[in-house]
Order: sequence, then structure tokens, then C-alpha cells
Amino acid sequence: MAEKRLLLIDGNSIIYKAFYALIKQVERFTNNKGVHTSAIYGFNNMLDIMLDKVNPTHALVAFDAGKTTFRTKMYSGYKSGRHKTPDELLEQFKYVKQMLDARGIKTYELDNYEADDIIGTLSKKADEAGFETTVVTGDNDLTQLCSDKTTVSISNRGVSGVTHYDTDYVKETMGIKPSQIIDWKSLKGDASDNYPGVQGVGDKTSLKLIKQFDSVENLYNHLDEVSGKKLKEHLIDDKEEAFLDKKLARIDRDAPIEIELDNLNYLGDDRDKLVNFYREMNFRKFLSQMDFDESESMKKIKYSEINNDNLKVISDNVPSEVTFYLGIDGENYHIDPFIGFAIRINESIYVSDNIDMLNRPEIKGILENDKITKNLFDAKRTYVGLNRLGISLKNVRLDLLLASYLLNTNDNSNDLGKVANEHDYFEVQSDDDVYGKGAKRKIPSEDKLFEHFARKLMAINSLKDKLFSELKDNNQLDLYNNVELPLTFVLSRMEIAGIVVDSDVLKEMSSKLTERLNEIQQKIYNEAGTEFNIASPKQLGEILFEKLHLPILKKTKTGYSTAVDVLEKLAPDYPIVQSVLDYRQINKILSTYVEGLLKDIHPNDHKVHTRYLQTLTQTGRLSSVDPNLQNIPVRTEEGRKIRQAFVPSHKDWEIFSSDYSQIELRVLASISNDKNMQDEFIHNDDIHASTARRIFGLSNNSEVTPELRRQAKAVNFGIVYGISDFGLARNTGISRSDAKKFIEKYFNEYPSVKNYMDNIVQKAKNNGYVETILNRRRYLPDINSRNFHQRSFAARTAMNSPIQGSAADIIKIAMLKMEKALKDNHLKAKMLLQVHDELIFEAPKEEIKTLSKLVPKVMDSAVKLQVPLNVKSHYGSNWYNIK
DNA sequence: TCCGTCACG
DNA sequence: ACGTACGTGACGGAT
Repeated sequence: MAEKRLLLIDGNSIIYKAFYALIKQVERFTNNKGVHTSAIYGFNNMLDIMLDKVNPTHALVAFDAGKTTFRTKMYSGYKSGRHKTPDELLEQFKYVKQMLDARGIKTYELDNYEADDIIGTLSKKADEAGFETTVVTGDNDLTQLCSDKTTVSISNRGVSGVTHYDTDYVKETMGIKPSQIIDWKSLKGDASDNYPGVQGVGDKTSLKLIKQFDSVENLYNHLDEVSGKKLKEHLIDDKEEAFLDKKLARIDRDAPIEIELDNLNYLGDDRDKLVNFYREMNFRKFLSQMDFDESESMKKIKYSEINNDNLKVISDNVPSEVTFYLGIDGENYHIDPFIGFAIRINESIYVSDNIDMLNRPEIKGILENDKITKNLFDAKRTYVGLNRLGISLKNVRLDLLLASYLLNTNDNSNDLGKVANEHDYFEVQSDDDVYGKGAKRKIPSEDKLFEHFARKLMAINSLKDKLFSELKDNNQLDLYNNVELPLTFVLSRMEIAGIVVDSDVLKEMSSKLTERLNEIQQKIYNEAGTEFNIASPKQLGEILFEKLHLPILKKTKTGYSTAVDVLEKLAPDYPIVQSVLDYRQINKILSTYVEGLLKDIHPNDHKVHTRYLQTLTQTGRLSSVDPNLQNIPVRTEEGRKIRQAFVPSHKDWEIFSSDYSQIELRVLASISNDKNMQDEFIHNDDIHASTARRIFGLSNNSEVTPELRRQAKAVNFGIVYGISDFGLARNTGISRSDAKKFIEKYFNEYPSVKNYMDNIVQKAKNNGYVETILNRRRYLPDINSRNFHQRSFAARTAMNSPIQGSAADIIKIAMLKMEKALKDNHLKAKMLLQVHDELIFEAPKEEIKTLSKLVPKVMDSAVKLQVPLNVKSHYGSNWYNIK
């Protein structure tokens, strides 16, 4: 390796390459300020590869100075006709330059010259000065600079794929010397630089001519030796063009640059600058690659371990506000072990890994005092955790997790460090960074753990005002204060209450289902003529489509599709397929619901305690995990039996359930202000029948057959999902053209719905987000994407989210009012579950009559819409029996 | 850890 | 031409 190694990069070319290589993901690469970062990211990737390969002592990135250069003076059409640089790329240039500064690499541009010329001039000087030079570009023209000492690396495949050209390689692949690239181009022209070369001469002919004659000049001196009459005529006609083009194609190797090679020493990364830059760009990957201990760059933090002395100080100075963090080792705060806590009181931080300290009156008194406000991260987790210790948390003001989720449902996380980083606070790390990930995860030493806790408190504290002010700017304070935050505690109590699952019922089912499964399995083996794993889509595909030669109707990325819709089409003709369907159904019930649920039953109280995730979905719905109680089977009789195991926690109690009918369509009728649809709900018509009457042009709902109603119902669903003819056709089995007709007819009949759909997509394009009736936001960065798929998906989401999200808003309000109503009416009944449009309670038999009136009343008056809400109730001895 | 599949609204 | 219905979680198998 030479002593002096120079890396020269064509900045413009690499930025363009990187941008278009990542064009499909351009909207995924944005930072939390909405700046596009794809080209910056790609550029930096390339830089890492080249720095590693070249290990330069000197480096420079050259940029084009502007539109006019000495070439445009020679030929006004030079590079004209190019598309305007997209704004998403334009905004990235200044950041690339910032990044290069942070990486210790100089940049240079020169009026009237292109980056090529700067590089050409420097590489020539470098050759003379004994440097080993590597030129990096996306432009093949620069191969003309190859020499004994200069290699040209062309990035071609995406951003990381690079081909290295040296003199030999140019000779090998092209059959000419690097300097002859200029001659080659002057005959063939360059479409992207917009000069034509000689008419009728392309890559191949030009190369042949240059090989034969060495240069353009020599060619024209021996024109008579050119074979082909037409070719000779063209060469004569375009002689002037050819010589002009040679001037255009030649990189100027003596440009009047004002920099010296000796001043281009590569300095290496300026770590502080680079860390800040990566943070600003949200480049998590590059940050983690920096191989430094992030905590070292953080400011020192003071804290003390709780002891009897400072407990005394605490009790002597009662604060009005504290910040609190409860450490639990794991996600399941119902059962996972405590690892400590931290509390910030009057600017002092106290920590402890002795969880019993929480029950000391000085601390417990603060947590339970409803005059002292608490600032936390994840109030539900904290509330449930403290409840396990017999402590009743009161008066929470900030839940950083919840507030952050409401501000932006994207890029949210359950990790305090990550959330803080999203809001530009970097004085705290993520749990993954401190504890390690996966198998390597380990609670660290006391010092590290305490410091981490202390930093968490500071993060919550530092971000408090900022997040509240952002909520205020978004008109979301009401949503936060009056819906989501109080709901957190309703959910906490529902989770803590849990629901009893009778394991005997499940065990009984288990043995019956296992027996049936074995029978079906044997049957399938017989029909297949071999034993295999039926649960493996890969093996099943091989048996069905290769061994038994069934027709292949659909494929997945990895092989044959064996999804239900495919198997259902095949089932009538092939008995084995029906058996597979039966096997799948039973296996699902057995593994997920019987055996899965059994694992989640708490041995002491025989209950399952789900966790509702309040800060996960993009629409505002809840989700439920460990176990998921929002997808317990109901549609098939076989699966529905699972619900027999869900029973009340007391003798002579019953399960009571109320659900909203067509809540999403009612929300649509209301927010679209469509009078036709509203009338149908106001008159309590059968909405799907009315839709059928309208789209099939019948005069009366009584003419609607069940089949027509079914189709209309599918259209109504489609509308809510942000319909497309393709989607509707695929999901209903009707033809795409019929689907199209139905949709058109639908929009004619419900014109304001059509209006709503158009307006909401436009609104998303203008604002970048859509909102629910309670100002819950969903940002849709892909709405202006150039990628059809991403853009259409965002448009459908824009149509659906306000509907699904407003329905979620409504039931959340109903839950708040319901908890209050139960209390006000002194009922023993308990709200246990929420399944999106349904609330499930357990109650003494004698309260059922009261509930049958109270619950629907509370639910249908939760909010005032332009249409009535409709609620239906059921009850019975278990969740299966409810009628 | 990702994918295909399937359970729910 | 493009190639999609919206929102979730859990399981087993393949990688």
C-alpha cells in the first residue's frame, strides 16, 4: 500500500445514486422533523465501505457548483432536458455536507466547473505526486481518469455495489485505453448529458471505430477506410458535432482549482459532531456502529440511595410534585420481578433496589397522596406494579409514554430511552443498550442500574413541558386529560380484576380435540400415502402440489400458498384438502386457545390477566396480549366452545356483554354527513338491506334477497376500509368490473360519503395527518409517495383511520362513564374486557336487570353523533352461553 | 427472527 | 401499468 492514499468522491453523482437506489423507501427514511434522509444514509453507507477499503490519508468530496459551466458555454443544451431534482433530494444536500464535515472530509466546488473536473485535475496532480488515488462516482465517464495509480470505483448496484476500474480492467472490458473513453463518447453521444454524437452510431459502432482508428482525429484523417456507405455519410455530416462532443466529454484535468493536495488530509470522524449529526438524522444504526459507550458522553448525574437518614429529609419536606420510576424486569408487569425504583423529590433523586422501601410510610405516603402530582413513564404498568405491593397510586399528571403516543403513533416504543430520543432528549439510553438484548440481557450492577433509573427520571422531567405544549398545539390536551389518562386506570383495574378461566373445561376439550386431531392426521397420511408435518406449509405444499399434483392456484414469496381461500377452492374435488382444513381448524383451537390459554392461567386466582396495550395501534384501538382476549373464537361453533371456559369469579354471578351495532358505519354516516345514510340509521333500517336496495336499484327493501344483502354488506365493509374495486372483487368473489359498478353506484347513492373520502385524502396530503372526532392523530408520510403501492395504502388508511379511530374514541369514553356508573349505582358488577365494540362484565344475577338498562344507556350516550348509536346486550352463565 | 397462517373486531 | 381491502396477536416451522 502506498504511503499517500487519496480518496476522491463525486458528491453529486453519489447523492443521486443513493437517492434513487432507496427511492422505494424514500418516505421510510425521514427523521423526526420530517427531513428526508435516504440519500444521506446511502451516502454514508458508501463512505463507510470506501473508507474501509482505501484507508485514505487524504480525501475530498467534489460537488458541482451550479448550472452554468464552461460546457454550457460551448453548448447551451448541455445537460438540459433533465428532470428537476425532487425536493426530497434537494433538501438533503446541505446535510450531506454537514455529515462530511463531521466525518473529517473536506468538500470543494468551483464556479464554472463540474465535480468531474475537480476530480480530474486533482487525480492528475496526485498521479504526479505519487499518490495512490481512488475515485468514487456513479458515472462511467470517469473511467477516463484511470491510470497506473488511479482506480475509479463506480457504484452501480444500489449504493453498496461497486465495480473497481483500473487501466487493465478498462482494457479488458472495453478493449480500449482509459483516455479513449472520451473518443468513444464523442461518437456515441451521451443521452443524460444531452449531446447526440454521430447519428446512427451507438455504443457498439463507436467502440469498433475507436478500436480501429484510436481517436476521433485519426478517424477523420482516414475516413476512406471506414466500411459502410451510410456510416461514412453520417460521420461526414456530424463531424462538427463529434469534435464538439469530444470537448464536452473530456474531463478538464487542469481546472483552476484553489486547493492543494497537501491540505486534503483525511482527519477522521469528529465524534461529538458525528454523534449529534446521527442523532439529528435518527440514524440509530450508525450510532450503534460507533462503538462507544453512549453514557460516557452524557452529563454526570447525581443521586443517592435511600436510607433512614434521607427518608427523614423526605418526610420533612413534602413536595407538591414528584417523578417516579418503578423497575420491573420484563414486560409482564402482572408477574415479572421488581428490580428497584427511583423517585425525584424536590430536585433530589433517590434510588433503591430494595422494593420494600416503597412501603415505608414516607414513600408510600407520597405515592398514595392525591395532593402530590406524579410524573411517570407508563402509568398503567406503574399502577399495576404498585398495586401488587399494596400501594394505591394517585394523581398522575404526566405519562410520558401516553403523551408521546398521542403526539405521534409512529415511531413509538415502550422504552423510555427510545421515546426520549424521539423527542431529542439524549441523556438517557434505552433498556436494550443498558441491559443488553435477547440472550445477552442481564440486569447490570447496582451503580449502572441506579444511574439508568436516575436518568429516566431526568428524561421524564425534562420532557414534561415540551410534551404538554405539543399536546396543546395539537388540540389534544382534552383527549389526554379527559380520555386517555383516566382510561389508563380503568384498564389497570380491568387487568387486575382478570377473568376466571376454568381449566377443567379446557383440559376436557384438550383431550377430545387431541383425539380428533389424531384421527384426521391418520386420514391425511393415508390419503397422502406418506407421513409428514401437516402444520408445515412447506411440507404440505410439496405433498399437495408436487406429489399429488393438485392445481396451483396461488403462490407465496417462498412457495405454494396453502391459505384457506386456496384450500377451500380445492376442497370439493380433493377430500385430503378438506381434511387439511379440518386439521388446521382444530390444531389452531388446540394450540392457541386450549393449550395457550392454560399456560396463562394464574395458579392462585385461576384467572387470566391480559395486558391492554394502550399505546400501540395506529388508530387508537386497544390491543391485548398475554393472553390476547380480543380474538377468542366465536365464528365457528367448534371454536366458540372455548368461551365455555370463561366464567364469573363468584357463584351465582353471570357474564354480561353489550356491543355496539355497526358502530363504524354509524361513525361514517355521522362524519361524512351523508343524509341518505343518516336517514337509514335514524329510521333504524337494516342498513345492509338498504344499501343493497340502493346499489341494485330495487324499489323496496323487501325485494332484497339474502345474497344481495350479503354482497351489499361486503361493499359496506369495503367502504369503511377505503375501498378499491380490486380489493372488493378479491374479497367477495365477484368480478372486478362488477365491483367497480357497485362502488360507483354506492357513491351515487351516498354522495357525501364519496365527498368525505375525497376530502379526507386531500386533507392527509395537505396536513400530513388525519384526525378522529377526539383529535386523535395519525400521520401518513406515505400519502405523497411516488410509489403507487405506498401512496394508495396511505390513502386507504386516511379513509379508514378516522372511522376506526373515532369508534375507538367512543368506546373509550363509554368505558370511563361505565366505571363511574357502576360506582354511582353501588353495583358489584365489574367491567372485565373490551373487544373493540363490546364491553364484557361479570355481575351478581340480581344486578343483570339493572345492567341491561344501564350499560346500553351509558354506551349509546357516550358521545353525540348525527345518528343514534345502537347497543345490544347478552348475558349467561359463561361467555359461551350469553344470549 | 421472519413468514405463513388464522383467530378476532 | 402499478397490484391492495382496515386494525390487531399467537402459533409452529423455516431460516
